[in-house]
Amino acid sequence: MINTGAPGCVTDKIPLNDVQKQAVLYSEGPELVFAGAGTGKTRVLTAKIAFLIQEKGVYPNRIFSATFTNKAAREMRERVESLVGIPCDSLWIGTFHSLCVRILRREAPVLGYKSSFTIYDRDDQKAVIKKVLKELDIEERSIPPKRAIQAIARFKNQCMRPAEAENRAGGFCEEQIARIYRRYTAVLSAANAMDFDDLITNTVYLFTKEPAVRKAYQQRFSHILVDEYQDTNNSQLHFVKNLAGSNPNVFAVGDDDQSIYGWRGANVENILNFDKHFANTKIFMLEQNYRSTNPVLDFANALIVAGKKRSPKKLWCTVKTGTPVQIVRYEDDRQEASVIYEQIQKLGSTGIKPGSVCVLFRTNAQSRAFEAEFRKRNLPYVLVGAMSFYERKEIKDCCAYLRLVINRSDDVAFERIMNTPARGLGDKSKQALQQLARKTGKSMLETVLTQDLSQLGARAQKGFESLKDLFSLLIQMNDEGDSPQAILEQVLEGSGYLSMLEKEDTEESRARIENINELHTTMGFWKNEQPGKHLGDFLEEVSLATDVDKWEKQEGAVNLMTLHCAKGLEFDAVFIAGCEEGIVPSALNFEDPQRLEEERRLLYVGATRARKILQCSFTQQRWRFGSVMTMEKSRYLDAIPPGLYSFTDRGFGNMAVQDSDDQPDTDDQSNHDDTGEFSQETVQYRLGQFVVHEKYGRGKIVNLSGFGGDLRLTVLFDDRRRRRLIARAANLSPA
DNA sequence: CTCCCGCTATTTTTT
DNA sequence: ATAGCGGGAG
Repeated sequence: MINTGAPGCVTDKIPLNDVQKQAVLYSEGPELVFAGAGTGKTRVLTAKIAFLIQEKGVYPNRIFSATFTNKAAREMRERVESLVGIPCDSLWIGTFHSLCVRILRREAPVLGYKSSFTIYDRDDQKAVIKKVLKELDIEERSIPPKRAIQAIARFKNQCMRPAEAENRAGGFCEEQIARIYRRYTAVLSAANAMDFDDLITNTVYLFTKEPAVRKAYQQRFSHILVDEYQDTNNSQLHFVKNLAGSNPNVFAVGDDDQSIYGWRGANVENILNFDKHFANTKIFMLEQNYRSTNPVLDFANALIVAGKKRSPKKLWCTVKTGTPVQIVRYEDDRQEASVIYEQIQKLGSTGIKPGSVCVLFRTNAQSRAFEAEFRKRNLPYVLVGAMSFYERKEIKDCCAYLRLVINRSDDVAFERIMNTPARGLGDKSKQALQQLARKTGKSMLETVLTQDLSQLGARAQKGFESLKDLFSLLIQMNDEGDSPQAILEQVLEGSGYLSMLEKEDTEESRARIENINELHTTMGFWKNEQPGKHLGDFLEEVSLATDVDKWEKQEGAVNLMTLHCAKGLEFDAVFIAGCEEGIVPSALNFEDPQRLEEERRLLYVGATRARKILQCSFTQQRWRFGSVMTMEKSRYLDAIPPGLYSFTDRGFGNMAVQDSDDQPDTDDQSNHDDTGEFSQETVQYRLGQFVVHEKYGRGKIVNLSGFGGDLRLTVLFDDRRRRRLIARAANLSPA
């Protein structure tokens, strides 16, 4: 048996409650841990890996562990290392995508790829689709590229190859889409490129096509662990099943209440039916929350219990006191931003620094009002997600040059930079080159590098010659082992990209140069940390990196991000802005009951990020699409019992802070009336709590607003009169 | 071939 | 409000 009691056992080094401990120690086969928000999910996962390595003697390279972000993977590796006390470089831990890339780089030839294949992002996909549409003579307005991309993603999620898609297509439109899919696949394959979905799907395809390869990987990994299991999609499920084979050591952690990626193919059924896919599954439920105060938790619970089709569970915690959750109505988005700014300022006096405050919103566009406000008031902020660094045009241009050095077949990259900066290579020259390329069966860059271009016009010839010279040099530099930095420098000088920006000399072009410098600096740091790696590795990291991966908390800077981005994070204070019909839930999901449930969960995810302070706000008017729109409070807020929050109205005609017109002037509305608990120093007020005022006598708190020194109470006194008091000045004592 | 003007749709969410 | 795109002039 396992020696769990031995001193130095990992379960002794890391504090675990009973259920957590059982989940870590369980070793009898498939295991599913339902881990509610803030219940120590990461802790269990980390302890589990450390336990396997240290107590069960499993070699790190036999553990396969999928996380949701690269950042999570990095942190988990570090924690495991500190627990077991040895480096665990050989541990396979990362996102599904990065782990699959690792497999695919080794096995690429089996699938007809070179292992230097490029990873195409959304923009690259779009460029390919546009090209394909033109080629197939399909108008963009009959099948918008966006729709084609979605359709292809669906095919891939179902692990359906073009042939099958064509067979199944019914009706003209579906046939067209299947044709697009076939052609798209061919273009990517010719470019030696894979899109994000391919990374999973091609690995599954590899396993199906080559049983020997599958078997080798099955034998290689003795344990498979998956985090955020509720966000896995169909192809990922297939991947896990394929990798596991008959191996029962599959461990999944997740929370169906936090499933918010249905729109990109994630299937909650995966977690709800886990025990059907993996026989004899043992299920553990983590319900004790270590993150939030009671008011936050009660609020979040109320938000989520109204949902349908979920595994029943209820989070609880031992911290019974805390600031009530606030729901606030604002006039408009400008006021929302400015009052939230003021509240963040005031939080400072309660010891909550801007760095542990987060403003959450549904759409990236909502960040503008906050950015404007914070900039005006000189409050530093970090905008996570949104336009990520690597999505900027100048960065993508640089990366396109670099990509071509690694993969000469990458025609999308070639077309991108062919005439950037301008080399006199317009549409005509492009077509001429493409024709030549088609004849020789080579890619565009290879054609430029190896073919005789003398039939082309003098101007075009000159342009292509300069590209030939540039890339000959770049490729040579890379072959000789020059650093990514040096190669980037040569791109910037040799292509004229830098002088183009310098000549432009606008505020924008200066910012672009700044960004390019940042890329250069990043490369330097990267190379320092990973001396053995090359340009190709850097580009791979870039294409799989998310903004959250890079995000680091800064003491003085408020965090701004979308609700999706906030998953897995936590903050002392959380403001969820724009809780309005049409925003949460998004108007685009009004018609779909399943997606409406997902929107509810999105709000739940947001709410459970808060440790101490939570505010949900909505506005009466909002600037959208360049005009003012009238907004309504989100339906999800309506469903919450009034006793679980305090309402502040700062809407039109409510200059002063006003009370909601709460109905019950009766005592005892909810379970909030247990024994009054107060933390030692600062007196905490709670809804429903009884207090004594020296003049007005005994009364019950029926509403709270504001924070810290600005905390205002509405007290219903025994004389049946409501009075609004400033908590600090009122000199109240507990009854 | 390049540049610039004005029209348009766009706002979900991201590995 | 604004980025991206097409059309027309130089």
